[in-house]
Amino acid sequence: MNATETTRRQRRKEARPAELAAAALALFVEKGFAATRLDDVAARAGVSKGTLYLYFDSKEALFRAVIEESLLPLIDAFEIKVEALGADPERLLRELLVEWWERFGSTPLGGTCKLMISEAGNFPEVAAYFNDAVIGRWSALLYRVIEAGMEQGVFRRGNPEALRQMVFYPLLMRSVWLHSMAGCVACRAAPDTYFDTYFDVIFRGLLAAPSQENP
Amino acid sequence: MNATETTRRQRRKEARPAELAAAALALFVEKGFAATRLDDVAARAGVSKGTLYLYFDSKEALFRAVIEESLLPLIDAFEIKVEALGADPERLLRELLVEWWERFGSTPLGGTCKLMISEAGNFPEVAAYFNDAVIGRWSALLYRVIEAGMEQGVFRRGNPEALRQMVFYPLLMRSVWLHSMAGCVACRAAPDTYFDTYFDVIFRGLLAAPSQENP
Amino acid sequence: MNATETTRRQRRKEARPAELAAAALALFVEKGFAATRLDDVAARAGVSKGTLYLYFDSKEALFRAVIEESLLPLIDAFEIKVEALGADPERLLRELLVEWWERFGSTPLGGTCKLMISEAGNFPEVAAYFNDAVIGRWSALLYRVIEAGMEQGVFRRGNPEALRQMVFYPLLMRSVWLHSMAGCVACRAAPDTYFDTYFDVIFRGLLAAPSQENP
Amino acid sequence: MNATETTRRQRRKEARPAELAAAALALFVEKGFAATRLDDVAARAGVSKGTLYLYFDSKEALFRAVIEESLLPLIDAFEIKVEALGADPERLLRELLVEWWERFGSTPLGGTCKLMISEAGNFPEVAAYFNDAVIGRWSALLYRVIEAGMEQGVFRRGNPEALRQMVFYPLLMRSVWLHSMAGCVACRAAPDTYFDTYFDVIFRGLLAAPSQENP
DNA sequence: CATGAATGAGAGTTCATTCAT
DNA sequence: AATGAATGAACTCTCATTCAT
Repeated sequence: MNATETTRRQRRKEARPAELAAAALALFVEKGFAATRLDDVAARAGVSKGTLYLYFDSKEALFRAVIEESLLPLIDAFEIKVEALGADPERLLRELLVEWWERFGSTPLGGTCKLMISEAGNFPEVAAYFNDAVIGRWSALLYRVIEAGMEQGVFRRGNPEALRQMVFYPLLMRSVWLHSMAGCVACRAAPDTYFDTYFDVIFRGLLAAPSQENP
Repeated sequence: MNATETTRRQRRKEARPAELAAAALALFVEKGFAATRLDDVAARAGVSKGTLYLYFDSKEALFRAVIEESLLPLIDAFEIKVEALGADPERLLRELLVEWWERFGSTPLGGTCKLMISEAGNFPEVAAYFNDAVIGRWSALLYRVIEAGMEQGVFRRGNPEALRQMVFYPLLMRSVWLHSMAGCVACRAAPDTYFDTYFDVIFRGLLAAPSQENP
Repeated sequence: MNATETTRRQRRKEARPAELAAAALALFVEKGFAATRLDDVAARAGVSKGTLYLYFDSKEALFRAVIEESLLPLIDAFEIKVEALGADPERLLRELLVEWWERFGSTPLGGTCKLMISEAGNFPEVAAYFNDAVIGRWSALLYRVIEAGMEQGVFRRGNPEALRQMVFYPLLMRSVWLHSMAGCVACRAAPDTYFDTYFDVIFRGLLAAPSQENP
Repeated sequence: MNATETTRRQRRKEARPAELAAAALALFVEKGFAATRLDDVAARAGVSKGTLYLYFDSKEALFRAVIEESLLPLIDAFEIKVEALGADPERLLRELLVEWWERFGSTPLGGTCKLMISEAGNFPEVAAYFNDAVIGRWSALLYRVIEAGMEQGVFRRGNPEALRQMVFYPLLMRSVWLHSMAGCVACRAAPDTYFDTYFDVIFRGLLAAPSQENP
């Protein structure tokens, strides 16, 4: 056994939990927690059923890990981004939302939202954690940007929480939809111009009026 | 056997399926299909386990019944309403959305959306049915109103499908949220003024901009 | 309500248990005791399930009744016949066997044998009863005829019990077969000449040899 | 993992299906298919209920396996024997019948006939298979020997199918009886000399007459 | 008498979890 | 570290039995 083999094996070993979690996430999103069999998770990850128990204490622990470990790094990245971008609220908001969609909502990770919505009733503590640690932090980012926009007179005044939902829900719903119905039903295809329309409507609704008064 | 006796028994027998379906809907929404035990459905409906099988062939048949039989009357009502209201697109759209929320999205029936999103992967045919018979028809209504508004020059021009999603998703997501996280987590309370903000943003984004006529 | 109606109804009422038992026998023979549902018995008899319990205490009681009440009259008839026929053992044996086949083995009642063979393990007491009251008495008849034949020098000497089985089993097996495999499988059709061959072989094997010396 | 370990586990795993099938056969014969609980099968085989499902898909699959996999090797052996024995039809027939009794009819495997007779109505396809693959092939053997005997002038002429039944049914019935009533009822003991009488009667009935002409 | 809606104990089946290898 | 045979608790579904009508 030479160094290379050791290394490869080592790398494999360290990557295992993440591989298993990825397999589990995909199946949890597709079928839900209760309807997902650990046999299938193991098969998808290419290991035997027993191996799962070397890395996770139980099916529920696997679920928690899937939720907890996948999302925090992402949020961290977003928070850093907000710090970095600074000034222009409109541009910042636009970039945040686009990035959320491209790096999260439209990717396999985005299934986490659909999963959490489905399983909230069965795992209240996990839901509470998700609500605080993920949703809360992400919402706070949006919230801050919106408030900043208001203060600068760029966004019209209004209840920032309601505005946050108005801004984010069309995107979130789209992601949820993508990870549930769209996978098994040939739905009305969403148009390519969705984002144009989205930002158009949102910003028209959001921006303070003055710019329109004096063309 | 007098009339009263007949009536009492008869009424019970005829009401049973709806009672059972209501109990099942509540639990399916809360826990999901797989995690809901028929014992619990029966207990919630105040009958024994075996009674369920007098009215539904299997757990899956119960699920289908819950989805299929609950929604169509509602859609019918909406379609009739659209015929009746006629003229003003803005007012019609506003009334449709408010009514959707009050008579469906915010009621136990609204849980159907959350349920269907959760279970689409496990019941593709039911999902397809739901997509066609419920979502399709409801979307078509919105679609028609939006198009009518455009033709009359009341709404600005744009991709009507994208606009439909923009208009409906904030409401749908709110309903889904209400039936999942909100039930078990003390979320950031949605403000009372949500609807004001919602319509304000939507219509500002949607309406043709008279003020912009003189650039 | 006139006399006629009373009578008809009366007759119906008295005939009920026999009708129910006949329906039960047919299904017990076809499916076995455990696999027969009382719903089906009731349906076949044209009554509701509850009605069965007006006449029989339980499914097992129905089974006992089917076995016990159907056969004794038949055996009585055979015993009387033997008394009446008297003399010629060969002719008497032949007539007994033909009659057994025609009035029992080939009729629905003959299914009782197949049924009892199938269920002996589950109802030892019923089996014991059947063994004593039905098989025992019937065998005793054959036994007596065979012994009489031996004493008169018409039948060759030998163990009468073994001879009785040799004589009766081909017929009994045929009846059992008829009520099991033959009902669902296109078996090799038994030839029309079965009885000719049967008696031919049996009596050649049974009869004392001298008669064959001068054909 | 050394050879011994592999062997012990391996042997167990390979032997399991046969052990389970043997346990199932015994209980199916005793109680019938429907009245046999898988708990009892598992207990008799010394395993837990779930283990059955590692080897058989369902109770019905277990039933099929019990019927199908147990008998064919036996029939093969008989067919080979017939090829090997060749010449003397009387001796061949006698040996075939004795061997059938000793290696099948009187052993636990012989219960298969009683079982199949009991369950034919519930499993028509299995009955058809049994009729073709087991009964058919076995009957064909007897048939061939009987016809050969006739052609050689050793057996008297007659319908060979009827003769086959006459020859085989006393033995088959005895086996069926042994596996049903005899197990739970103290029947009239069959005499030790049954086989003597059996062959005596059969062959006297079967053989061409000449030897009896000069007593 | 007759009905059939309702019951609930019991059987078949699944699957998370364990542990000898 | 990895396996997969074995387990048994828990679930769906059935059906003999009861009883209000």
